[in-house]
Order: sequence, then structure tokens, then C-alpha cells
Amino acid sequence: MEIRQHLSQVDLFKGLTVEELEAIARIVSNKEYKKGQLIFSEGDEGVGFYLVISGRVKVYKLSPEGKEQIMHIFGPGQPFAEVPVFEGSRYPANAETMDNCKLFFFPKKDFVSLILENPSLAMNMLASLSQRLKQFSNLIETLSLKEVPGRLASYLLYLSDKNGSIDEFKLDIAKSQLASLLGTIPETLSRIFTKMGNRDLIRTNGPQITILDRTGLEDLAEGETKL
Amino acid sequence: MEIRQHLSQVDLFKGLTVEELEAIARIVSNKEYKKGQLIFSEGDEGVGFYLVISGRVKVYKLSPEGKEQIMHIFGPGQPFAEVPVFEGSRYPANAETMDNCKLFFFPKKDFVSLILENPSLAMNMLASLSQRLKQFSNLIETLSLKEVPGRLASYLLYLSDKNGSIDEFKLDIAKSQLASLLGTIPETLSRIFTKMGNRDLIRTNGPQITILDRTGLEDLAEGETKL
DNA sequence: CGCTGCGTTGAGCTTCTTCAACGATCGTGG
DNA sequence: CCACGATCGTTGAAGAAGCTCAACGCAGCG
Repeated sequence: MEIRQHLSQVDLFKGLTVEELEAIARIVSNKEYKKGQLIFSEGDEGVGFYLVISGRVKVYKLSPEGKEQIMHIFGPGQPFAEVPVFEGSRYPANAETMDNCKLFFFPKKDFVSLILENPSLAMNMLASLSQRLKQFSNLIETLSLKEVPGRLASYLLYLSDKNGSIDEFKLDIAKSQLASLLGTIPETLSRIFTKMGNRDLIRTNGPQITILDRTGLEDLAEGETKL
Repeated sequence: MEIRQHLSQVDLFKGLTVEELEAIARIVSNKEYKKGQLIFSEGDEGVGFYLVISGRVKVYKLSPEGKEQIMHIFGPGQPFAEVPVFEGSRYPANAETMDNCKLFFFPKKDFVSLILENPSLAMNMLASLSQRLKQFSNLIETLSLKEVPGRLASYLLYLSDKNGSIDEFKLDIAKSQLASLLGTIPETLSRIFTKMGNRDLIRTNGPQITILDRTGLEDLAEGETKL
């Protein structure tokens, strides 16, 4: 069955037996969303969680004035919106697709039953939440202790790493979305890109980035240098 | 036995049988720390997690220039430093006591064994991590989408609620620590306290706070007003 | 009694945002 | 196929928010 194929490739379900995977597959429902579609809003009743099969999903908060802070961007293989499954009942943020997406949906009640019968699954879920917690710590640190140039430098180095530590790569999201992820606005981000170019730290061509001075970027990311 | 007494009153272990509590009690070790003592540093090997019995513990990150961002303050009954038990092996932040503290320590290996045999315990831990995740989302939102006056207003309202929605209460932490929790510095915080006083939103006398205009504070917290 | 840590206040400055305008790109419909 | 509108990104000028540095008062404690 196709669902089980997908599940078996996901970290959350690694190490599980075929029978366990089948049990999980039985509770899954398939969902499709168009690009830019709202999946749920902050405060909505949390009836279950999701797994990204294809496309990307952003989870974000909005200020009353409409400023957006992206908390996390989820890609294929990643679960999101688990919080209301285990604590409280409402989603603490908004979720929206960034591409056309295929998602699996896991109803809260059914999934909790599975967890209670399956300690490995529980451990996997604990690992997943712990990882998220670590990522959130990093975001908090970044937002509160680094200036925007440092945040951007960190992000570029992270992207480079993800691409095998190569010096040339493409931004995986639009710059305006990157601004929101870094806790700033497009104008500010754009100015910093320009400055980084002037200092010969990077070269940009649209979404294409070339790292010219890796050490310089690292110093920026660590707050040892200013632009 | 005294350890089990403590455990039975803690959310993390609620709903467990006496036998289960005893099994947990067997792996606990008792620790005492003086006020201001470092419990662990970011990057240290995470050999287990802690439960606060008495006193308070702050978990925080430091910037290279020495600025501190408090991630969370833990009081009696709350577990902390669970992340490296389930994901990775190092503490992602620093922990330090704010008072003389009694802590329980749960060794990673032993505790994982218990989790694997005890689905209720696993569920409780999932709930605990989920709650933390929610709190972190809030902190991210606060740091990124609110200005400092709004953050302070939120905190004061939160404190008031914690004290039974009463209008007069004492700050539970030093103002310099509050600054660090709100992602700012003591000077800025002090100026905002003064302004709030001038606008007759609150009256302060050292750590004693009186809320004069609850609605005004709420507007500030929601970003609908400026100071 | 003096020391130390905490809180407050002032002046100046840096960083970031706001507001406005404009160029480029892309997809769509005429 | 071209034209148009929408979205995105960039740039400039001005202003706001918060930070740095410095000085000082005050309380608690050795």
C-alpha cells in the first residue's frame, strides 16, 4: 500500500515493524492543498497533526498589525502541529502551504491510542518534539541575541551546509519569506544583502548566492564582526 | 519514602501507579545547589534531566558579548533539560539556580528504560514537552512581534492572573532578570516602568506592583496602543 | 562603615522600521 | 504574442525604538 511506503521513510516512524506501520497507515487520511492555502489558524480546534509528503508548509504567528513571524518551515518527511495532540486542544499558530502540497493527516484520538500501545513510537515522537524544542531555542537565541546581519549570515551558512558545504547555492525560499523567518522585513534584508555584497562576503544574483568569504560570514554569525 | 512523596505531586508523574512511582524513585538522585550556582552549560554532555523540588532555576542563552536571554524559569514541580534525553546528547542552553535549590536528577539511560515500559509516563512526558513548545512559541511571538512595553504589559497581566487576577502583587524576580526574560536590558525596562507609572497604568514601589488600568495594559499587550 | 549589587536617569548613537517610489519578473487574458 | 497587472525586490529619506556608556542613589550585608 502506498501510504505505508511513505511512512516507512519517515524519521518519526523509523525502527517500527511492518505491522506497526500498517496500524498507523490505517488511521491516516490523505489531504491535498494548493499553494498558499491556509491549513489552520491559531486558536482552531486541534483535531490531529500532519505529515508533509510533498511541498512545504510554513507555521507562523501574526501580530495585530499584520507582521508575520515564521516559526518553522516544514518539508517532506516532517510532522507538524503535534502540540494540541498532547497538550491543550488548540493550535498555537497558523499554518499555510508554500507550494502545492500533499499531506497525511493523523487524527488525535486514534494516534494517541497507537502511542499508548507502542513505546517505540512514543520515543520517536519524544525525539521529534525535542528536536523542535532545540530549533525553537535556536530561533529565540537568534532573534534576541543577534542582529539581523548575524542572523542572515547564520542562515546562509546553514543553507550552505545543507547543500554539502558548497559555496554556491540557491535560496530555498523567497527573500520576503526569509525576512519573516529572520524576524525582520524585506527592506532591511535587502539592504543587508547589498552590504554583504559590498564587503565581498557574498555575491548574489537573484536567489543565487555565492559565498566569497566563509570566515567573514562566520565571524558575523558569531557576532564578532559588524557590517 | 520521601522521594516518592515528591514524585506523586508532580504533573509529569500524575496518574501513575504506586509501583510505577517506586520504580521511578529508584533511579532518582537528590541534588542540592546554592543560589547562583551553575548546573550545566550549553554544550555539556546531557546525562539526564532534572526536576525542581524547591527554589527556582533559570535556563538561558548567552551572546558572545555576554548578553543573557532567559528562555524559561522553572519552579517546584517542573522538569527541565529533557531535550538531550531524547534527541542529541548535549544541553542546548545554560542552567543556573536563582535560589538555594533542591533538585531531583534522572539519569538518561534509566529513564529511557522506564519510558519504554510505561506508556502513561511517555504520554505525560509528551504533554510536558508540548507545553514547553507552546511556551517557546509564545516567547518567539513576544520577542519578534511585540515591542518592549507590550512584553512588559503581558508579563504583568500574566503575573496578576497567577495571583488570582488581583491588582496588587510583587514581582517574582529581580527587575534585571525580568529584563533578560523580556529580551531587553535593565535600563530600557526601568524607563518603561517609569512611563507606565506616568500614564497611570500601574504604580510601582520597588518590586511591588499595583495595576491601576487593566484595560490600558491589555491594549498595550495586544499592540493596540503605544506608550 | 564601606562595599557591592541593583535600579534609575541622562545623553548620544546605532539599528531597524516606516513610508514612498520605482524597476524587474512572471503569469494571464485579451 | 503582447500588454497588463500583480508580486517581489530594491533604494532613499526620515523617524522611532532600543542600546551603550556614564553617573549616581540606595539598600543590604559583611
